[in-house]
Amino acid sequence: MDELLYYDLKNVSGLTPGLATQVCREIGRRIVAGLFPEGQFIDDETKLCERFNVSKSVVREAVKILVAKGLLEVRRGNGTRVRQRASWNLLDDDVLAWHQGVEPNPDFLRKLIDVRLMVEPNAAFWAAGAATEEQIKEIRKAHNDMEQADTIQEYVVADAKFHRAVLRGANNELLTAMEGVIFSALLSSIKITNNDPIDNRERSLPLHFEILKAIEIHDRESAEFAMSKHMADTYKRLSKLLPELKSEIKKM
Amino acid sequence: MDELLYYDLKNVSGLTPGLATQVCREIGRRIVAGLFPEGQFIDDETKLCERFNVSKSVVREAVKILVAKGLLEVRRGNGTRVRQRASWNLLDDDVLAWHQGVEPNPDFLRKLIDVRLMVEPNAAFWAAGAATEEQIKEIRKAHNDMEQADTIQEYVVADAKFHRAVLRGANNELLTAMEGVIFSALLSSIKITNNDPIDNRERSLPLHFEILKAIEIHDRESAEFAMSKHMADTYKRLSKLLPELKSEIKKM
DNA sequence: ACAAATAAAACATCTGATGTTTAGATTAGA
DNA sequence: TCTAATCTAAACATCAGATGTTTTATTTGT
Repeated sequence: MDELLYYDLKNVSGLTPGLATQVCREIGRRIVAGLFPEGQFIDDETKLCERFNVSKSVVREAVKILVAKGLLEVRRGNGTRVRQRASWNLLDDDVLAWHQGVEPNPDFLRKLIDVRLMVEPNAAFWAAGAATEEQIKEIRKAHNDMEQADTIQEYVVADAKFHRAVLRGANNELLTAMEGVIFSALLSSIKITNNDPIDNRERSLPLHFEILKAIEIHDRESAEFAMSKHMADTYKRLSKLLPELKSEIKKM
Repeated sequence: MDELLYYDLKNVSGLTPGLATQVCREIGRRIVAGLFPEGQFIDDETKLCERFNVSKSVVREAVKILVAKGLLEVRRGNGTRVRQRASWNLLDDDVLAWHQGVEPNPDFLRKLIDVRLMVEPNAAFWAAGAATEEQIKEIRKAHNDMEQADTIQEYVVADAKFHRAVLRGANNELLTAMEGVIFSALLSSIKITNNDPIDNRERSLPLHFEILKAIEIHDRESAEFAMSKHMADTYKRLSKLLPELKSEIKKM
């Protein structure tokens, strides 16, 4: 399950599991998977207690979390219903992670990629200007791990860490908060390109190297350009396998 | 208090207040304001119950929400502490709203604006390509409200709704989920430019009109260009009043 | 000085009682 | 018959207190 990989990348392993968290995730996954359609009432507290074999307080805490993430809406005396997808906190790490549990939806994947296309070249630009030595070392290390990776999984993780390091190098917490979008797009993409006859590494490694070099010498325009190139390439390869992806690349 | 204005724009008025939500906001505001420094332990459940005069279950639910938003970290048997700011869900609407309660921090405002600079021209581009008649009508209405506005407050609200409508017109839920950043930047900016001798409306209204027109005729490049121009202008005016803002505008 | 046992603090879970709100059914009156 | 006031059942909100588990620090024994 790729949801675990997602959580690994966000290294949230340290948290106390707790029944409330478990129940929350269980319900959250079902909502995201569409098992509980938008607008529909879910079971009331009593039934949820029975279903999950936990006490009411646990259920209430779980529901509160889902409300906080915009997935549920509770109306006293009435019931608890699933909110419209447009109201979900789609940038929330958990919500994005739960998307990994279901078959990637081409339309949503396109939107994820559109955001990557928008965010990452800018991130590279800013990182080239603002990244500390420490942060550049992170990027270099990730690139190195990509070279050394033996399995597809290792490669993907290193790839994700490369992009995460660039994002963090931009020194803007708001960008960092978008990490999840990149992970989500990356992991979903992999599920599709996994069987791509063309070797992923052969093509993308040099592009990553170019980004790294540009950031190392603090050349913002080149960093942005290299990242754009990488994004366009990723997009092109993906749309070959998934024709539904037809969102025209903007420019560059 | 501008926090209320923020909540108005997100029209979350319909929610049940509830003690847990109140306590959560109270604590959340204090964390964002820096009253509870990062890494510091907050009072334990018992003390929080006394302080807010609520039962333990209410406190627990409030804490769970704050954990869900990345502000707190609970360790069983140990205590509850404030997480590093880098771990906060800064794109969460509540977290952004709570920022409105404190004096705008120039550094954070710059980051907000950098994100606007990145997001909004793209949003305009996509909206010009994808917005429905209905959505364009929303944009037009917001522009009209800007023209008709009698007070600064009315003008700001209409302005925010204009940008919201453009964002929604792009038909990408992930972009819509970034509304909060735009509101937050807008409201913070207003606090600063409020006393600007230059008439806000005189300068920004024509720029908005240009964006509207471009989207109406589905001219994506022009829409993007017009939005970039507007962003650059906003940025320039702001940095005149706030020299600390020195983030160089990229290009355009 | 070190290691094992102990104690205290703090969160986690369960149970059950009571209050409040909402929506819908019922009923009285015109 | 239609309307409006009332009543009721369902569902969430809050409170209180008991019991369990984990972590940290202290104590104790060698």
